[in-house]
Amino acid sequence: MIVILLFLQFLISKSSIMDRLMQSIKMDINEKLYVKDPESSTLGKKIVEQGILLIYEIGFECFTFKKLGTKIGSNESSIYRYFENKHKMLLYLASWYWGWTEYKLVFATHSISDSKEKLNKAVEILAQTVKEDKSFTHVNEVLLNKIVISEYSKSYLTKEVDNENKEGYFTIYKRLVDRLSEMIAAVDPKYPYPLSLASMVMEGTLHQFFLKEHFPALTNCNDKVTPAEYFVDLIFRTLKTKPNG
Amino acid sequence: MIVILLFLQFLISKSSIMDRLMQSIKMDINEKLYVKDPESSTLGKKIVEQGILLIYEIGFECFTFKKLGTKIGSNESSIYRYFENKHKMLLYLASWYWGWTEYKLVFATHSISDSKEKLNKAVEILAQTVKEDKSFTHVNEVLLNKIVISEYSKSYLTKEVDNENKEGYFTIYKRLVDRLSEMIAAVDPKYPYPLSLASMVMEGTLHQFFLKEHFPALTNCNDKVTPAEYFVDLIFRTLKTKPNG
DNA sequence: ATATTATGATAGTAATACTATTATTTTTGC
DNA sequence: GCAAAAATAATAGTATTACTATCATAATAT
Repeated sequence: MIVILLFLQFLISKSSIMDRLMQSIKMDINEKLYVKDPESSTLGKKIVEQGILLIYEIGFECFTFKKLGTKIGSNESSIYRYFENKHKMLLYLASWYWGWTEYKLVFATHSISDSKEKLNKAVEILAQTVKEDKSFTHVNEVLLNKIVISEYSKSYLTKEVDNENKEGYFTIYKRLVDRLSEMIAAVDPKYPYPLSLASMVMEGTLHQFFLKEHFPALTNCNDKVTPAEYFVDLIFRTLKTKPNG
Repeated sequence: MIVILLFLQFLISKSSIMDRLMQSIKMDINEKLYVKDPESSTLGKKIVEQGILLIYEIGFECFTFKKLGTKIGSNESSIYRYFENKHKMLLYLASWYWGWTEYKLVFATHSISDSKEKLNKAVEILAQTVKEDKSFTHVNEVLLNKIVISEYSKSYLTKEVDNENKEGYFTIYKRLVDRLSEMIAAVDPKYPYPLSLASMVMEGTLHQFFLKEHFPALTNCNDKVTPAEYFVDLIFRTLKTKPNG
C-alpha cells in the first residue's frame, strides 16, 4: 500500500502535473519578436521545431533561413513571414526558454515558505541539467537548453542591445534575475550585491555548462559535480549560511 | 623630503616602471592566429590599431576587412595577408589583451608573499576598469578592454571551439584562469571548486561590466561600486576569510 | 641596379540576407 | 460546393560579404 502511494507521489512530483501544466501553457513572448505568431500554424511550429534542430546541428552562425527552408521542404520566403531575421528568431527561442524556465521556477518554489529552502530550490532549477524531453510540444527543451548555453550571449552582445532592451526583448530573462535576486535578499537582507549575485548565477550557470563540455580544465564541474552543486554551495557560502541550518 | 619620496614612490608604482616594461614587451601570441605577424610592419600595426577602433565603433558583426581597408586607405587584399579572416583577428586581439593582463597580474602579484593579499590583488587586477591609455604602442588598451567585454564570448562560442582549443588559440586565457585558481587554492586548499570560481570570476567580470553599461537593473555595480569590489567581496566570503585578517 | 618582397588594384565567385512579385494551394465562410 | 481570402511556394533580383586569384607597382635590401 505504502509502496503504491509513494509511487503515485513520485509520478505526480516528477511528471504528470508539471508536464500537463507545461503543455497547456502558451509562452508570453514579446509580439515584436515575430512577424506572424509561429504558434498559430503548423508551418510556424515546424519552423520552430526544425529551427531548433538545425541551430543545434550547425550552430547559429551557419544557420540560415534558406537551409531551414530546405530542411522543412518549405520556401525561404515563407520563413520570413514568421521571423524578420535569424537574430529575432534567436531572441524568440531564448524568450521561450526563459519563459519555460520561469514556469518551472515559480511552480517549484511558490509553496516553499522557508527562504533558504526556497533559494536552494531556485538555484537547483536554474542550474539543473535539462535531461529528458518530456514535452509533447514541438519544442525540444533539451536541445533548446544546449542552444541557450552556446548562443544566448550572442543575442545581447550586439550594437543594438540598448534599443532591443527598450523594446522589451529581454523582459523574461530580467524578471528571472529579479526573482532570484529577491530570494537572495530574503535570505540575507544585508547582503549588498543580490542583483549581481543573481545575474552572475544565471550567466555563470550557462558558462560552467559550456566549460564542462569544451574546456574541462577550467572547471570543477564534471560527471560527478554539477553546476547546480557548485552554485548552491557558492550562494550559501556567500550569504554565510547553509541551505538548511 | 618625505613628500618627495612618497611622490617618487607613487610615480614608480603607478606608472614608469610598469609602463616601460609593457612597452618593451612583445606579446607571445600563437603564430597560427596570423598569416603574417602584424607586429612586423607598419601596415600590420596600422591594421591592428585601426581594427580596434573600427570594431569598437561598429561592433564585430558589422566589421569587415573591406571597411577596415577603406579606413586605413589600404586594400582589402592586403589585410588578408595578415589575417585569414576576422574571426582569427578577434582571437589575435583577445590573445593580446589576455597576454597584457597576464603581465599586469604577474607584475603586481609576484612579490606578494601573503596568499590572501596576493589573491586580493589578483582579483583587483583582473576586474579593474581599464581607464587610461598610457601606452605608446599602437594598441589602445581602453578600447580593447571594451571590445573584450562585448565580443570575447563570440571567439569561443562557435562550432569550431574544440579544434581551435586544440590548436592552442585560448592558451593565454586558460593560463590566467589557472593562475587565479592556484591563488584561490593557496588561500583555502580545502575549497572544492577553485577552477570554477576562477573561471567564473574571469567571465563574470566581463559580464558585470557589460550589465553595468546596458542592463543596470541587473547588477549592483555602478559608478560607486566596481565589479572589482563585488568580486573581492565574493571571493573572500566564499573562502570564509577576509582580504587581510 | 636589380632582385626580392610588400602592397595595391582589379576582377571574379559563391553565399548571405534579404525584398518584391506572381502563382498556386489551402482554408473558410456562406 | 463555390468564391473569396489567406497562406504558402516559386521565381527573380539586389547589395553585401567573404573570400581567391592575378597582375601591376612601389619600397627595400643586397
